Amino acid sequence: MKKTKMLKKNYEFKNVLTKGKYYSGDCIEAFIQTNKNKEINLLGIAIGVKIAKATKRNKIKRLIRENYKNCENYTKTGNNIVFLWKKKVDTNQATFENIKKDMNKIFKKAKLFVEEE
RNA sequence: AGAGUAAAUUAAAUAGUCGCUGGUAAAUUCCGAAAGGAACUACGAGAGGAAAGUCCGGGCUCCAUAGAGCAAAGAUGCUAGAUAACGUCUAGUGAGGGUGACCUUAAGGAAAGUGCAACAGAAAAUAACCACCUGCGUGCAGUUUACUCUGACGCAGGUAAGGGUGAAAAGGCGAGGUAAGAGCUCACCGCUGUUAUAGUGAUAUAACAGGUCAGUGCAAACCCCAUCUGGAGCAACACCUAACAAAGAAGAUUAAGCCUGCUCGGCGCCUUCUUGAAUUGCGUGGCUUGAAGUAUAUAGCAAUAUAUACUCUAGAUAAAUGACUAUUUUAAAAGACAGAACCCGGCUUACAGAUUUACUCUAUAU
RNA sequence: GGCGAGUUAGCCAAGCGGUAAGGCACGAGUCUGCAAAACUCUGAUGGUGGGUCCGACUCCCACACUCGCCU
Repeated sequence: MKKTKMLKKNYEFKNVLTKGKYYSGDCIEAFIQTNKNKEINLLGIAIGVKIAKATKRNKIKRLIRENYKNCENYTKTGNNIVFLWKKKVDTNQATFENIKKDMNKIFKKAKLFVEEE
């Protein structure tokens, strides 16, 4: 397994959030932008301070990252992806299965799944 | 059985599969001149009682190796002890609350000085406005045998009993006493002081004395007294690397500067100050062995201290602990508060469920 | 992570141990044929909870929220 590389700098996040395309599920939102390096996907997770306290924010991050690992082998490369949590949704709904459904929705809309025969 | 008080513990466990962080070890592959770096494999490790708030105190780093005195600013404030230190803790004292177990308590000084006490009220602090009483006076009023009596007014004196207030009214209440009154005198209660006894001490108990007990309250108003405090903080600080633009002023032994002011003392000498410009990096160190933890013994009421033995127990940087399956515990459901960021000792705040120990009250039975 | 400042009516905002000034806006009334302007009136748990005090927006403590700074 390769490491999943992360977005780190503030300006990178701003680029993706302003110029990327917007997709939404029930709990999760995503911004996706094409990247110059075609072999790598860069992942970023940003959850606002006002949504919940630190433990819940950490748990949501972990769940999103775990789901992304499961999907990573079937996705196309060469994109920057930033996931956000919707403000109006309660943090108690952040379970593994809810996030799995949303991530499948988003990747189908964005047509990021590799078409397998 | 019900209701309650105090203290302490725990914060689900086990196995398997996939995945993450850093550590150790050997071999292989790739990059590189080398040092080394990356990938892969194995081993063992990997969030809390509050990690939180940042409210106090220390270590550590820089400012001089952080020194002396005065001032300013700030903190604490019953007693004794513990501690590296503390505004913390332990054991007591006083005051207040509770039937009780027990709980709460920033609790020095108002006789060093200044200030404040709105409204109401006679008066809010050197008491005396109304009032009560006595004496004298009046070409005053009424009255009488009579300056005889009463009243009014004026002057001189005595007193603090009474006066719809107010948070607070000049020790309380009763008796005697008096022209009227008053701790003026007395009994009881309170208050103050001295002595004795007990205690390391705060203080307690008892006896005696005190009526100038007529300087009321507020110090969480300024303040006084006692004790204490140099400043900034790991984004400190040191190093590597990238980028940029300089201009003005001052000083060089009559000495700039050294992070509150002044004085002394010290360091130190070609730089210092102001404005402007630049401010890059999956950078490196600081970064975890420490007033450390566990167990036992001894001293102490306790906080805690000492000795011996054993152990090494997170160090990330968009930030590591997750997901799935099975079993057990439970009546049922893995659920509360919550995520280390240099490290310790405390305080405060949030918190579902469960367990243990000691004790109190009420009711019933023996 | 560390350091610091603040919270008063819908908005802006003063003051201070003793009945919380004022302006804009909202509402009601006067005026007008109807409006505007003008005039009059109305509205406050002082972020929340405790303590000191006779009395707290003010003084002290704790908590909540908002904002700023660090090379």
